[in-house]
Amino acid sequence: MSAERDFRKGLREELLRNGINPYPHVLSLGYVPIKDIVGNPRSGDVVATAGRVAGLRRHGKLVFADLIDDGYRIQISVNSGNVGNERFEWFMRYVNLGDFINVRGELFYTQKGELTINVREYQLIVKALKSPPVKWGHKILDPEVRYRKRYLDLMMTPQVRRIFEIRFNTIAEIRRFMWGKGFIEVETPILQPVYGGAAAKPFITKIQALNEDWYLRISLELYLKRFLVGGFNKVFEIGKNFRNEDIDVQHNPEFTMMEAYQAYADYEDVMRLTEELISTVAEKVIGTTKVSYPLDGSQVEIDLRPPYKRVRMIDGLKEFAGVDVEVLSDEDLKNLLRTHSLSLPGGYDRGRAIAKLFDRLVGAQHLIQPTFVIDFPASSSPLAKPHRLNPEYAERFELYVAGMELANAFTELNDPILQETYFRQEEERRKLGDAEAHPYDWDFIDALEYGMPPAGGLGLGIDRLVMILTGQTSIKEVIPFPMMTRSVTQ
RNA sequence: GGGCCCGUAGCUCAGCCAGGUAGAGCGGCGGGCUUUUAACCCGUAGGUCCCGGGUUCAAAUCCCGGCGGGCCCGCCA
Repeated sequence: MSAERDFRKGLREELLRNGINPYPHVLSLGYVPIKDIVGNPRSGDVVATAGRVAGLRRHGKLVFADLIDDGYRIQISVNSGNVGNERFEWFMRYVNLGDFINVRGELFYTQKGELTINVREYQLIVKALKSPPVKWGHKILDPEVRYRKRYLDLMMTPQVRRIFEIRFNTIAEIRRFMWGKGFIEVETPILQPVYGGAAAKPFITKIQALNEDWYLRISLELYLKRFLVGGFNKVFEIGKNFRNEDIDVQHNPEFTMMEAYQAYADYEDVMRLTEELISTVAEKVIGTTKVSYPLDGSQVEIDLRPPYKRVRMIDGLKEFAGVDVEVLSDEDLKNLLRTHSLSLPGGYDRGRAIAKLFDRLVGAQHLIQPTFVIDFPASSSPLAKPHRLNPEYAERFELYVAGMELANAFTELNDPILQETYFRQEEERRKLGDAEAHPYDWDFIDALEYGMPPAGGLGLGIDRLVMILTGQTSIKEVIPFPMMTRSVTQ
């Protein structure tokens, strides 16, 4: 079917027959990264490097080619006068687009003024059986190919490579920031006998050795809190969470979170930590706190510099949606839910109704600049400590940026009896049909009974933060290998 | 869960409305060319028209069903 692949396979076999290894173990001519060569080029210097052949422009007994190495490009020229006619013809026969070669020669500038390696010696180091999928300098346009074969997307499109450089720099800078604040990075189980820490449907898996059904974690929360019980004061973890829910522009079933817990802190402290973290990381990774983000067809400037606006949930509902829940009866709220075709699985509850209305009427539309939404209804926040001034509310905040929920945080609930009560209420709701109600975690209650210090905790969605920093509106653009239906081809 | 759009050569796409021998550019291969860089010139090969069924003398084209992808809505605090 692919004549080209057959052709190249033939070349590979020909090379092997002639005693030439198309996949040698070492670079016999030496190697300096192209990045270092183009960073400080001196005409006349003899350099050796290697890379993927990204363009071949032949002019009779002379050929120009582009070499790409770790995201950097340099031009080489091979001509029969310098390498000899035999080696020139060998190059033209056996070196194809996409192959890797090792070259040595001196630097010079062409008539057009381009830095170029005048090749004296070369070695084929990888025979590629398939050529690059598109012409060099062009993007792959088919999103399915881009996501399924991300290596091609990375290979062909510098802007895509840049997004992932930002992603992984972001993770590194978060880590650096947290270590700088005295947090210890810990690890907790991904496979758990009871999942918890968020409202979500889990993935179930079978543990053969125990002959039991376990779960993939939906959050990091409950195990990090066990570290606090165990005597660690400041811990954080960066890792994947798994939620068995929809795949869309803001959700991937496996996604990356950073969660942090700090003893003797409350949600006010965590807000300050969060805004400092995000602005510091933005400054380090993209050099600014001002980002441009596409919303409704136009670019909006978002400034991540603190301090961030703070809005109590019920004030936000009043301000942005004209809904004053303090004067509304339960009947009024039920009517509002109906009006907006919202349902509450597990039955009506005033607090969760308020949270739901806020999400629908305020969150996505109105909270573009970084905003802490604070003081959620207690019943919508079963892992948060009740508000010190009014126990109907919880000391909880969510950070919204560009209408997206980026972070979720509490003054952590550490009263084991109240936590147990909340778990029982969640269990009741589960029985009434709320598949996302928190399951009862007996061992976590047991841990709290030994005493967990008062603490503030934070969960930060890394993928969404990277979306903001890179101006991407689909989470698939910031996850290297997003989840797709299993492909049936090949 | 609902809606809209897309699927033709390795890639980007035309052809479909109005059924009649499957096309172009780029890429590949062969030839030419010693300063190009989306090189250029000449030649040439390359197809499960996403899959299955139906209508028809005849289907890439029309109809039905499916698969895959994108976007929007719902749901996911």
